[in-house]
Amino acid sequence: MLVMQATQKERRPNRRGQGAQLREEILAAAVAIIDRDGTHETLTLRSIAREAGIAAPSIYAHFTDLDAVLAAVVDRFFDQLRERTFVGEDRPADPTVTLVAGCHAYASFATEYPARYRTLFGTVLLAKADEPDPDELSPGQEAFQLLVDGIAECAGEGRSDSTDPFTDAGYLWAALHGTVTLRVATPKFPWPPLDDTVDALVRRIARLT
Amino acid sequence: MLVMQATQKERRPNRRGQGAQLREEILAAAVAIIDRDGTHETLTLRSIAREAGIAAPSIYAHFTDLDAVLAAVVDRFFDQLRERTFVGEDRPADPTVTLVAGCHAYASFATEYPARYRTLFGTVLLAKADEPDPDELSPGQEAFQLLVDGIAECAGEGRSDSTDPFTDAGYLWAALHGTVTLRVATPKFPWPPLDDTVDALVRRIARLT
DNA sequence: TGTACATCAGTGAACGCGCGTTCACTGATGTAC
DNA sequence: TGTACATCAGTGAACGCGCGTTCACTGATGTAC
Repeated sequence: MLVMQATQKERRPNRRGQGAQLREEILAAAVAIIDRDGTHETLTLRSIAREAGIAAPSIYAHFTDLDAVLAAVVDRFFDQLRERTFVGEDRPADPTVTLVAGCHAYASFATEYPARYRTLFGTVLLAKADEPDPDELSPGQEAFQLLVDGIAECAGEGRSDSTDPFTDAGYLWAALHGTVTLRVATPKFPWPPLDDTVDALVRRIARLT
Repeated sequence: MLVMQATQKERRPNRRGQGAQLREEILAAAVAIIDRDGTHETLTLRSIAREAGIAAPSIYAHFTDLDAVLAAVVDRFFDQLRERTFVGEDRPADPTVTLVAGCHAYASFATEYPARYRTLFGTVLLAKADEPDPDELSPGQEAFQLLVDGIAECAGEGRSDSTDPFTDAGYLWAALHGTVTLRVATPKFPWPPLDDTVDALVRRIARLT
């Protein structure tokens, strides 16, 4: 009979006034589990507590329940995605380069962190009853606006034949989403290189010239 | 205190020799739960038994475990998808019509039965240890071959500029997959009509002329 | 400088629940004689 | 035609498990006097 040994190094309580630090450790533990499991669906309060090296009830001092932890994790993932796809002040002169680069950045985030991407867009998380924003759009639509603006700018400079940047951006978003998720779901399929796929999709769907 | 009343109509055991009928009822119960919950992830042996009006251990006479039930359900869903997208003998003269119709059929199955589609392609189900087919391709790739052939035929008749039907079919499959899954995941987003989206994607990605 | 005490950070034990799985069983039905 | 019995289809009780959640608690640390 093998006995599981808790080789956890003994955790000391935080200093007085520093109790809020545990909140951070809880979130980091949740992220670690999501990345390791490849999904957020197996996350439990007890698994988070084990990962963080604390007792399960300690989580209640910082989050009301598992959904609250998950909501904070989702916020964090959206920040990371935003950071990836953000285009700074000194953007290239060619708007097609900016657009294509943004699509590659989006796809690379989803490919490097498939579980995080899945947490954001894999299921309808928003259906909780206490949803406070009836018409506020998802934070992911900030990234979407980058697509719309990118296509519109290309069209404005004659680099795209798009006559409806918003609609074409929707098509493109869906196509990129499908590319990164279907690759994960069907790992045996002989997919062509991701970069080639993203290039082809953005050029054809955004009708670049 | 409200007490749950089991209003189940009393189920009689099947006749002698008809025991195999329960297998069918178990599968039907599993499908009903998947459709109702919108996912297969919440499926349990006990929930199936409740839905079917039997005791949980009765399932073991027909399936070794929950994964075996799920595998049978997946087979069934693949059959349904195949039936939807199958093109009969009397196909239209115009190959672009056939190709576009196949894409619409695929998207309509996924839209009408989002949970079933999700069960097929939403997660990597194939990672079970006892996988008997090391190189056999997924049944979904039968449908994929229809895409490849469709694009190739269009290209052969000068109706498509595709120079690599296999690769373009991969792009198109991913784009269709993304369209149907992202719509479900972001129900608040103002998506354009599904038919328009499918039309635009197949025409642009398969480079129809 | 010493000491009593409030407060903070976190724990251990316990609960009820639904789960998968096992086991011995029950009751109806067909069959041999 | 009757009856003993094998077999089939399915059940009820029980188990150990991990879960969320509650509760009273502990032990260290800072502060008032």
